[in-house]
Amino acid sequence: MYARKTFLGLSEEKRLKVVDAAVSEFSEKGYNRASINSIVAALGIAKGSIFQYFKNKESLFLFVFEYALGMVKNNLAGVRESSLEEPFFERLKSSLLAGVGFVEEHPRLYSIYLRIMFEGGIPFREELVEKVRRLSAKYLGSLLIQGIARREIRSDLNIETQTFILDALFDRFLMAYSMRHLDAGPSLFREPGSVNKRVDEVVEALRSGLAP
Amino acid sequence: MYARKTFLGLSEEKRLKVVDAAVSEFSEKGYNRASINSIVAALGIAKGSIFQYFKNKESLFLFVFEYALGMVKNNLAGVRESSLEEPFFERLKSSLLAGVGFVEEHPRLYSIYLRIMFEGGIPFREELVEKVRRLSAKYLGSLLIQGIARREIRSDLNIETQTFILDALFDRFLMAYSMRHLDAGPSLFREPGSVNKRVDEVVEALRSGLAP
DNA sequence: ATGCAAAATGACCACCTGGTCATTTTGCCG
DNA sequence: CGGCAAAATGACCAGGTGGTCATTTTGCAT
Repeated sequence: MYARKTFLGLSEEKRLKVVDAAVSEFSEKGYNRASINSIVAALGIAKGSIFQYFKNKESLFLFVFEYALGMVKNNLAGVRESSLEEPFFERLKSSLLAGVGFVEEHPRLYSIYLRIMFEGGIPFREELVEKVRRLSAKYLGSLLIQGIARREIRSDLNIETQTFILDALFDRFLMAYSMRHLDAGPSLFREPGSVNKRVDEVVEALRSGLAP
Repeated sequence: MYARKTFLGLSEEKRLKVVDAAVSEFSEKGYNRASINSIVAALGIAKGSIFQYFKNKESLFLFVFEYALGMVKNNLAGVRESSLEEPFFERLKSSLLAGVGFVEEHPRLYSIYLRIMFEGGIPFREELVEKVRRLSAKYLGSLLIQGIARREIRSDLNIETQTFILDALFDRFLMAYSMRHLDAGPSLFREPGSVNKRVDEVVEALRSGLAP
Protein backbone atom coordinates (compact mmCIF):
# COMPACT_ATOMS: atom_id res chain seq x y z
CA MET A 1 0.00 0.00 0.00
CA TYR A 2 2.59 2.57 1.07
CA ALA A 3 5.83 0.76 0.19
CA ARG A 4 7.16 0.45 -3.35
CA LYS A 5 7.81 -2.95 -4.84
CA THR A 6 11.54 -2.35 -4.56
CA PHE A 7 11.14 -2.33 -0.78
CA LEU A 8 8.94 -5.43 -0.76
CA GLY A 9 11.57 -7.26 -2.79
CA LEU A 10 14.24 -6.65 -0.15
CA SER A 11 15.38 -9.39 2.21
CA GLU A 12 13.38 -9.52 5.41
CA GLU A 13 16.49 -8.59 7.38
CA LYS A 14 17.00 -5.39 5.45
CA ARG A 15 13.32 -4.52 5.53
CA LEU A 16 13.29 -4.88 9.29
CA LYS A 17 16.38 -2.72 9.59
CA VAL A 18 14.78 0.04 7.55
CA VAL A 19 11.53 -0.10 9.52
CA ASP A 20 13.48 -0.13 12.76
CA ALA A 21 15.46 2.97 11.82
CA ALA A 22 12.30 4.78 10.76
CA VAL A 23 10.53 3.79 13.98
CA SER A 24 13.44 5.15 16.00
CA GLU A 25 13.53 8.42 14.14
CA PHE A 26 9.77 9.05 14.21
CA SER A 27 9.45 8.05 17.86
CA GLU A 28 12.30 10.32 18.90
CA LYS A 29 11.41 13.36 16.82
CA GLY A 30 7.79 13.02 15.75
CA TYR A 31 6.80 13.50 12.14
CA ASN A 32 7.98 16.97 11.26
CA ARG A 33 11.34 17.01 13.00
CA ALA A 34 12.15 13.51 11.83
CA SER A 35 14.79 13.70 9.11
CA ILE A 36 15.19 11.41 6.12
CA ASN A 37 18.87 12.35 6.21
CA SER A 38 19.15 11.00 9.74
CA ILE A 39 17.42 7.76 8.83
CA VAL A 40 19.64 7.00 5.86
CA ALA A 41 22.72 8.00 7.84
CA ALA A 42 21.75 5.60 10.64
CA LEU A 43 21.19 2.86 8.08
CA GLY A 44 24.38 3.59 6.18
CA ILE A 45 22.57 3.71 2.85
CA ALA A 46 22.33 6.42 0.24
CA LYS A 47 19.57 8.98 0.43
CA GLY A 48 18.24 8.02 -2.98
CA SER A 49 17.64 4.47 -1.80
CA ILE A 50 14.96 5.34 0.71
CA PHE A 51 13.06 7.06 -2.09
CA GLN A 52 13.26 3.88 -4.13
CA TYR A 53 11.58 2.14 -1.17
CA PHE A 54 8.94 4.78 -0.39
CA LYS A 55 7.51 7.55 -2.55
CA ASN A 56 8.20 10.19 0.07
CA LYS A 57 8.44 10.92 3.79
CA GLU A 58 4.69 10.74 4.14
CA SER A 59 4.46 7.23 2.68
CA LEU A 60 7.26 6.03 4.92
CA PHE A 61 5.47 7.42 7.95
CA LEU A 62 2.12 5.89 7.01
CA PHE A 63 3.84 2.55 6.46
CA VAL A 64 5.37 2.74 9.92
CA PHE A 65 1.99 3.67 11.39
CA GLU A 66 0.26 0.67 9.82
CA TYR A 67 3.06 -1.53 11.09
CA ALA A 68 2.59 -0.22 14.61
CA LEU A 69 -1.18 -0.54 14.42
CA GLY A 70 -0.81 -4.18 13.39
CA MET A 71 1.31 -4.84 16.45
CA VAL A 72 -1.30 -3.28 18.72
CA LYS A 73 -4.09 -5.28 17.08
CA ASN A 74 -2.27 -8.53 17.68
CA ASN A 75 -1.67 -7.59 21.28
CA LEU A 76 -5.31 -6.70 21.90
CA ALA A 77 -6.55 -9.85 20.20
CA GLY A 78 -4.28 -11.85 22.50
CA VAL A 79 -5.55 -10.33 25.77
CA ARG A 80 -9.15 -10.37 24.71
CA GLU A 81 -9.02 -14.08 24.08
CA SER A 82 -6.87 -15.10 27.02
CA SER A 83 -9.02 -13.19 29.53
CA LEU A 84 -12.35 -14.21 28.04
CA GLU A 85 -13.49 -16.22 31.05
CA GLU A 86 -12.47 -13.71 33.72
CA PRO A 87 -14.97 -11.49 35.52
CA PHE A 88 -15.18 -7.91 34.29
CA PHE A 89 -12.86 -6.18 36.74
CA GLU A 90 -10.31 -8.96 36.45
CA ARG A 91 -10.37 -8.49 32.71
CA LEU A 92 -9.70 -4.83 33.23
CA LYS A 93 -6.64 -5.69 35.28
CA SER A 94 -5.42 -8.17 32.68
CA SER A 95 -5.93 -5.60 29.95
CA LEU A 96 -4.05 -2.89 31.82
CA LEU A 97 -1.18 -5.26 32.50
CA ALA A 98 -1.11 -6.30 28.86
CA GLY A 99 -0.95 -2.64 27.91
CA VAL A 100 1.96 -2.14 30.27
CA GLY A 101 3.64 -5.16 28.73
CA PHE A 102 3.23 -3.72 25.26
CA VAL A 103 4.62 -0.33 26.24
CA GLU A 104 7.49 -2.07 27.99
CA GLU A 105 8.25 -4.18 24.93
CA HIS A 106 7.63 -1.53 22.29
CA PRO A 107 8.20 1.87 23.89
CA ARG A 108 8.99 3.49 20.55
CA LEU A 109 5.68 2.44 19.01
CA TYR A 110 3.78 3.89 21.95
CA SER A 111 5.79 7.07 21.63
CA ILE A 112 4.81 7.38 17.96
CA TYR A 113 1.17 7.06 18.98
CA LEU A 114 1.52 9.87 21.52
CA ARG A 115 3.20 12.10 18.96
CA ILE A 116 0.46 11.51 16.41
CA MET A 117 -2.18 12.48 18.92
CA PHE A 118 -0.81 15.96 19.53
CA GLU A 119 1.62 16.99 16.82
CA GLY A 120 0.47 19.39 14.14
CA GLY A 121 1.18 19.08 10.43
CA ILE A 122 0.96 15.30 10.24
CA PRO A 123 -0.58 14.12 6.95
CA PHE A 124 -3.92 12.36 7.49
CA ARG A 125 -3.53 12.87 11.22
CA GLU A 126 -7.27 12.79 11.82
CA GLU A 127 -7.68 9.50 10.02
CA LEU A 128 -4.85 7.97 12.03
CA VAL A 129 -6.26 9.16 15.35
CA GLU A 130 -9.64 7.83 14.32
CA LYS A 131 -8.17 4.41 13.52
CA VAL A 132 -6.61 4.16 16.96
CA ARG A 133 -9.77 5.43 18.61
CA ARG A 134 -11.87 2.81 16.84
CA LEU A 135 -9.49 0.06 17.90
CA SER A 136 -9.69 1.15 21.51
CA ALA A 137 -13.47 1.65 21.43
CA LYS A 138 -13.95 -1.79 19.88
CA TYR A 139 -11.89 -3.43 22.58
CA LEU A 140 -13.38 -1.59 25.55
CA GLY A 141 -16.82 -2.05 24.05
CA SER A 142 -16.41 -5.82 23.96
CA LEU A 143 -15.36 -5.81 27.60
CA LEU A 144 -18.27 -3.60 28.64
CA ILE A 145 -20.87 -5.58 26.70
CA GLN A 146 -19.78 -8.73 28.41
CA GLY A 147 -19.73 -6.98 31.78
CA ILE A 148 -23.22 -5.64 31.29
CA ALA A 149 -24.55 -9.01 30.14
CA ARG A 150 -23.13 -10.58 33.29
CA ARG A 151 -24.61 -7.82 35.44
CA GLU A 152 -21.21 -6.90 36.83
CA ILE A 153 -21.74 -3.21 36.04
CA ARG A 154 -24.32 -0.69 37.19
CA SER A 155 -27.04 -0.25 34.62
CA ASP A 156 -27.83 3.37 35.49
CA LEU A 157 -24.61 4.74 34.03
CA ASN A 158 -24.33 5.90 30.45
CA ILE A 159 -22.22 3.44 28.47
CA GLU A 160 -20.45 6.23 26.60
CA THR A 161 -19.43 7.79 29.87
CA GLN A 162 -18.16 4.46 31.11
CA THR A 163 -16.16 3.97 27.94
CA PHE A 164 -14.72 7.44 28.35
CA ILE A 165 -13.64 6.75 31.92
CA LEU A 166 -12.01 3.45 31.07
CA ASP A 167 -10.27 4.90 28.05
CA ALA A 168 -8.99 7.90 29.98
CA LEU A 169 -7.60 5.82 32.83
CA PHE A 170 -6.06 3.22 30.53
CA ASP A 171 -4.32 5.78 28.43
CA ARG A 172 -3.08 7.81 31.35
CA PHE A 173 -1.86 4.73 33.16
CA LEU A 174 0.26 3.79 30.16
CA MET A 175 1.50 7.35 29.75
CA ALA A 176 2.57 7.48 33.38
CA TYR A 177 4.27 4.13 33.00
CA SER A 178 6.10 5.01 29.80
CA MET A 179 7.29 8.32 31.26
CA ARG A 180 8.12 7.01 34.72
CA HIS A 181 11.85 7.47 34.19
CA LEU A 182 11.63 11.21 33.64
CA ASP A 183 8.82 12.03 36.02
CA ALA A 184 10.57 14.32 38.46
CA GLY A 185 7.90 14.65 41.11
CA PRO A 186 5.90 11.95 42.82
CA SER A 187 5.12 9.29 40.27
CA LEU A 188 2.88 6.27 40.24
CA PHE A 189 5.85 4.02 39.59
CA ARG A 190 8.71 5.24 41.71
CA GLU A 191 9.60 1.90 43.18
CA PRO A 192 10.05 -1.00 40.76
CA GLY A 193 7.51 -3.78 40.82
CA SER A 194 4.75 -1.44 41.88
CA VAL A 195 2.79 -1.98 38.70
CA ASN A 196 0.58 -4.79 39.99
CA LYS A 197 -0.23 -2.85 43.13
CA ARG A 198 -1.17 0.24 41.15
CA VAL A 199 -3.31 -1.75 38.77
CA ASP A 200 -5.18 -3.23 41.73
CA GLU A 201 -5.69 0.18 43.32
CA VAL A 202 -6.94 1.87 40.19
CA VAL A 203 -9.34 -0.94 39.33
CA GLU A 204 -10.58 -1.10 42.92
CA ALA A 205 -11.27 2.64 42.87
CA LEU A 206 -13.03 2.18 39.56
CA ARG A 207 -15.11 -0.65 40.93
CA SER A 208 -16.28 0.82 44.22
CA GLY A 209 -15.73 4.57 43.83
CA LEU A 210 -14.00 7.14 46.00
CA ALA A 211 -16.80 7.79 48.45
CA PRO A 212 -16.74 5.91 51.80
CA MET B 1 12.52 37.64 32.23
CA TYR B 2 12.30 36.48 28.62
CA ALA B 3 11.33 39.70 26.88
CA ARG B 4 13.82 42.46 26.04
CA LYS B 5 13.28 45.97 27.33
CA THR B 6 12.35 47.12 23.84
CA PHE B 7 9.30 44.88 24.03
CA LEU B 8 8.38 46.02 27.52
CA GLY B 9 8.54 49.63 26.34
CA LEU B 10 5.92 49.01 23.65
CA SER B 11 2.34 50.17 24.04
CA GLU B 12 0.08 47.61 25.68
CA GLU B 13 -1.92 47.35 22.48
CA LYS B 14 1.10 46.37 20.43
CA ARG B 15 2.40 44.02 23.11
CA LEU B 16 -0.92 42.22 23.16
CA LYS B 17 -0.95 41.98 19.37
CA VAL B 18 2.50 40.40 19.36
CA VAL B 19 1.62 37.92 22.10
CA ASP B 20 -1.62 37.09 20.34
CA ALA B 21 0.13 36.37 17.06
CA ALA B 22 2.70 34.18 18.82
CA VAL B 23 -0.01 32.32 20.72
CA SER B 24 -1.83 31.62 17.45
CA GLU B 25 1.28 30.38 15.71
CA PHE B 26 2.49 28.15 18.55
CA SER B 27 -0.95 26.73 19.22
CA GLU B 28 -1.49 25.90 15.55
CA LYS B 29 1.93 24.49 14.78
CA GLY B 30 3.60 23.60 18.05
CA TYR B 31 7.14 24.77 18.78
CA ASN B 32 9.22 23.38 15.97
CA ARG B 33 6.90 23.98 13.05
CA ALA B 34 6.01 27.44 14.28
CA SER B 35 7.69 30.00 12.06
CA ILE B 36 9.00 33.39 13.03
CA ASN B 37 8.43 34.39 9.42
CA SER B 38 4.74 33.56 9.76
CA ILE B 39 4.43 35.54 12.98
CA VAL B 40 6.00 38.69 11.61
CA ALA B 41 4.00 38.35 8.40
CA ALA B 42 0.76 38.08 10.39
CA LEU B 43 1.76 41.13 12.42
CA GLY B 44 2.87 43.10 9.40
CA ILE B 45 6.20 44.00 11.00
CA ALA B 46 9.76 43.38 9.88
CA LYS B 47 11.51 40.19 10.84
CA GLY B 48 14.26 42.06 12.63
CA SER B 49 11.74 43.67 14.96
CA ILE B 50 10.73 40.46 16.65
CA PHE B 51 14.40 39.88 17.47
CA GLN B 52 14.53 43.29 19.09
CA TYR B 53 11.66 42.16 21.31
CA PHE B 54 12.94 38.65 22.11
CA LYS B 55 16.44 37.21 21.92
CA ASN B 56 15.32 34.26 19.83
CA LYS B 57 12.48 31.87 19.10
CA GLU B 58 13.09 30.04 22.37
CA SER B 59 12.68 33.19 24.48
CA LEU B 60 9.50 34.12 22.65
CA PHE B 61 8.10 30.67 23.31
CA LEU B 62 9.02 30.70 27.00
CA PHE B 63 7.44 34.13 27.35
CA VAL B 64 4.23 32.83 25.82
CA PHE B 65 4.33 29.82 28.11
CA GLU B 66 4.65 31.95 31.24
CA TYR B 67 1.81 34.11 30.00
CA ALA B 68 -0.39 31.06 29.55
CA LEU B 69 0.60 29.63 32.91
CA GLY B 70 -0.38 32.89 34.59
CA MET B 71 -3.82 32.69 33.03
CA VAL B 72 -4.28 29.16 34.31
CA LYS B 73 -3.14 30.12 37.80
CA ASN B 74 -5.67 32.90 37.98
CA ASN B 75 -8.39 30.57 36.82
CA LEU B 76 -7.53 27.90 39.40
CA ALA B 77 -7.30 30.42 42.21
CA GLY B 78 -10.76 31.62 41.27
CA VAL B 79 -12.43 28.20 41.38
CA ARG B 80 -10.63 27.13 44.49
CA GLU B 81 -11.92 30.10 46.39
CA SER B 82 -15.43 30.23 45.01
CA SER B 83 -16.05 26.52 45.68
CA LEU B 84 -14.43 26.46 49.11
CA GLU B 85 -17.60 25.70 51.03
CA GLU B 86 -18.91 22.99 48.71
CA PRO B 87 -18.71 19.27 49.53
CA PHE B 88 -15.91 17.35 47.83
CA PHE B 89 -17.76 15.92 44.87
CA GLU B 90 -19.50 19.22 44.22
CA ARG B 91 -16.13 20.91 44.18
CA LEU B 92 -15.00 18.37 41.61
CA LYS B 93 -17.93 19.31 39.40
CA SER B 94 -17.24 23.03 39.84
CA SER B 95 -13.60 22.46 39.00
CA LEU B 96 -14.38 20.47 35.88
CA LEU B 97 -16.83 23.10 34.71
CA ALA B 98 -14.29 25.82 35.37
CA GLY B 99 -11.78 23.87 33.28
CA VAL B 100 -14.29 23.61 30.47
CA GLY B 101 -14.86 27.33 30.74
CA PHE B 102 -11.17 28.03 30.46
CA VAL B 103 -10.75 25.79 27.43
CA GLU B 104 -13.78 27.42 25.86
CA GLU B 105 -12.41 30.88 26.49
CA HIS B 106 -8.77 30.17 25.69
CA PRO B 107 -8.64 27.21 23.31
CA ARG B 108 -5.27 28.26 21.93
CA LEU B 109 -3.63 28.27 25.35
CA TYR B 110 -4.91 24.78 26.06
CA SER B 111 -3.64 23.67 22.68
CA ILE B 112 -0.16 24.97 23.49
CA TYR B 113 -0.21 22.95 26.69
CA LEU B 114 -1.10 19.78 24.80
CA ARG B 115 1.66 20.40 22.29
CA ILE B 116 4.25 20.90 25.03
CA MET B 117 3.29 17.62 26.63
CA PHE B 118 4.07 15.51 23.61
CA GLU B 119 6.22 17.38 21.12
CA GLY B 120 9.89 16.62 20.91
CA GLY B 121 12.69 19.16 20.63
CA ILE B 122 11.12 21.82 22.83
CA PRO B 123 13.70 23.71 24.90
CA PHE B 124 13.28 23.10 28.63
CA ARG B 125 10.29 20.90 27.86
CA GLU B 126 10.74 18.87 31.03
CA GLU B 127 10.78 21.95 33.23
CA LEU B 128 7.64 23.27 31.57
CA VAL B 129 5.80 19.98 31.97
CA GLU B 130 6.90 19.87 35.59
CA LYS B 131 5.55 23.37 36.22
CA VAL B 132 2.13 22.41 34.88
CA ARG B 133 2.19 19.15 36.80
CA ARG B 134 2.95 20.94 40.05
CA LEU B 135 0.13 23.39 39.46
CA SER B 136 -2.33 20.57 38.89
CA ALA B 137 -1.05 18.51 41.81
CA LYS B 138 -1.24 21.49 44.13
CA TYR B 139 -4.83 22.13 43.17
CA LEU B 140 -6.06 18.55 43.30
CA GLY B 141 -4.10 18.06 46.51
CA SER B 142 -5.93 20.91 48.19
CA LEU B 143 -9.27 19.43 47.15
CA LEU B 144 -8.32 15.96 48.37
CA ILE B 145 -6.94 17.14 51.69
CA GLN B 146 -10.17 18.95 52.41
CA GLY B 147 -12.19 15.93 51.27
CA ILE B 148 -10.22 13.60 53.52
CA ALA B 149 -10.50 15.91 56.50
CA ARG B 150 -14.25 15.99 56.03
CA ARG B 151 -14.37 12.19 55.69
CA GLU B 152 -15.97 12.42 52.27
CA ILE B 153 -13.44 10.02 50.76
CA ARG B 154 -12.56 6.41 51.52
CA SER B 155 -9.47 6.19 53.68
CA ASP B 156 -8.28 2.83 52.35
CA LEU B 157 -7.24 4.21 48.95
CA ASN B 158 -3.75 5.45 48.26
CA ILE B 159 -3.80 9.23 47.90
CA GLU B 160 -1.37 9.15 44.99
CA THR B 161 -3.65 6.78 43.15
CA GLN B 162 -6.61 9.04 43.84
CA THR B 163 -4.70 12.04 42.55
CA PHE B 164 -3.78 10.09 39.46
CA ILE B 165 -7.39 9.16 38.76
CA LEU B 166 -8.65 12.69 39.21
CA ASP B 167 -5.89 14.13 37.10
CA ALA B 168 -6.43 11.60 34.31
CA LEU B 169 -10.17 12.17 34.14
CA PHE B 170 -9.87 15.94 34.35
CA ASP B 171 -7.34 16.12 31.58
CA ARG B 172 -9.17 13.73 29.31
CA PHE B 173 -12.45 15.47 29.88
CA LEU B 174 -10.94 18.74 28.73
CA MET B 175 -9.23 17.08 25.78
CA ALA B 176 -12.50 15.53 24.66
CA TYR B 177 -14.20 18.87 25.05
CA SER B 178 -11.59 20.85 23.17
CA MET B 179 -11.55 18.34 20.31
CA ARG B 180 -15.30 17.80 20.16
CA HIS B 181 -15.62 19.54 16.81
CA LEU B 182 -13.37 17.08 14.98
CA ASP B 183 -14.28 13.90 16.77
CA ALA B 184 -15.73 11.78 13.98
CA GLY B 185 -17.08 8.87 16.00
CA PRO B 186 -19.25 8.89 19.08
CA SER B 187 -18.12 11.73 21.29
CA LEU B 188 -18.94 12.83 24.79
CA PHE B 189 -20.21 16.14 23.50
CA ARG B 190 -22.16 15.50 20.32
CA GLU B 191 -25.22 17.44 21.30
CA PRO B 192 -24.73 20.97 22.57
CA GLY B 193 -25.42 21.66 26.22
CA SER B 194 -24.43 18.16 27.26
CA VAL B 195 -21.51 19.34 29.33
CA ASN B 196 -23.36 19.56 32.64
CA LYS B 197 -24.86 16.12 32.15
CA ARG B 198 -21.48 14.61 31.37
CA VAL B 199 -19.87 16.27 34.35
CA ASP B 200 -22.57 14.83 36.60
CA GLU B 201 -22.17 11.35 35.13
CA VAL B 202 -18.42 11.27 35.40
CA VAL B 203 -18.38 12.54 38.97
CA GLU B 204 -21.16 10.13 39.94
CA ALA B 205 -19.17 7.21 38.52
CA LEU B 206 -16.14 8.50 40.38
CA ARG B 207 -18.08 8.73 43.61
CA SER B 208 -19.83 5.38 43.64
CA GLY B 209 -17.90 3.25 41.19
CA LEU B 210 -18.95 1.10 38.26
CA ALA B 211 -19.98 -2.01 40.17
CA PRO B 212 -23.70 -2.52 40.97
C1' DA C 1 31.50 -14.79 -19.70
C1' DT C 2 27.88 -11.76 -21.31
C1' DG C 3 23.88 -9.08 -21.16
C1' DC C 4 20.54 -6.62 -18.93
C1' DA C 5 17.23 -5.19 -15.70
C1' DA C 6 16.93 -3.89 -11.00
C1' DA C 7 18.94 -1.59 -7.18
C1' DA C 8 22.12 1.64 -5.09
C1' DT C 9 24.33 5.93 -5.24
C1' DG C 10 25.37 10.89 -3.95
C1' DA C 11 25.82 15.31 -6.12
C1' DC C 12 22.57 18.51 -6.81
C1' DC C 13 18.24 21.51 -6.48
C1' DA C 14 14.72 24.67 -4.73
C1' DC C 15 12.94 25.97 -0.63
C1' DC C 16 12.54 27.34 4.08
C1' DT C 17 14.39 28.17 8.59
C1' DG C 18 16.28 31.10 12.61
C1' DG C 19 19.15 34.73 13.09
C1' DT C 20 22.25 39.11 11.89
C1' DC C 21 23.26 43.83 11.11
C1' DA C 22 24.20 48.03 8.52
C1' DT C 23 21.01 51.31 7.37
C1' DT C 24 16.86 54.12 7.72
C1' DT C 25 12.90 55.93 10.17
C1' DT C 26 10.71 57.57 14.16
C1' DG C 27 9.73 60.39 17.97
C1' DC C 28 10.99 62.98 21.78
C1' DC C 29 13.69 66.91 24.06
C1' DG C 30 15.71 71.28 24.19
C1' DC D 1 14.08 73.61 14.02
C1' DG D 2 18.35 70.41 15.02
C1' DG D 3 20.17 66.48 17.41
C1' DC D 4 20.24 62.03 18.99
C1' DA D 5 18.97 57.76 20.92
C1' DA D 6 15.71 54.17 20.25
C1' DA D 7 13.12 51.43 17.24
C1' DA D 8 12.09 49.47 12.77
C1' DT D 9 13.67 47.55 8.63
C1' DG D 10 14.69 43.84 5.10
C1' DA D 11 18.51 42.11 2.39
C1' DC D 12 21.41 38.68 3.52
C1' DC D 13 23.62 34.39 5.53
C1' DA D 14 24.62 29.59 6.82
C1' DG D 15 22.51 25.46 7.52
C1' DG D 16 19.12 22.02 7.04
C1' DT D 17 15.14 19.98 4.55
C1' DG D 18 12.61 16.73 1.26
C1' DG D 19 13.19 15.22 -3.12
C1' DT D 20 15.49 14.20 -8.07
C1' DC D 21 18.09 11.78 -11.43
C1' DA D 22 21.98 10.60 -14.38
C1' DT D 23 25.28 7.35 -13.41
C1' DT D 24 27.33 3.18 -11.45
C1' DT D 25 27.06 -1.25 -9.22
C1' DT D 26 24.97 -5.53 -8.40
C1' DG D 27 23.28 -10.02 -9.20
C1' DC D 28 21.02 -13.28 -11.76
C1' DA D 29 19.74 -15.90 -16.27
C1' DT D 30 21.49 -17.42 -20.21
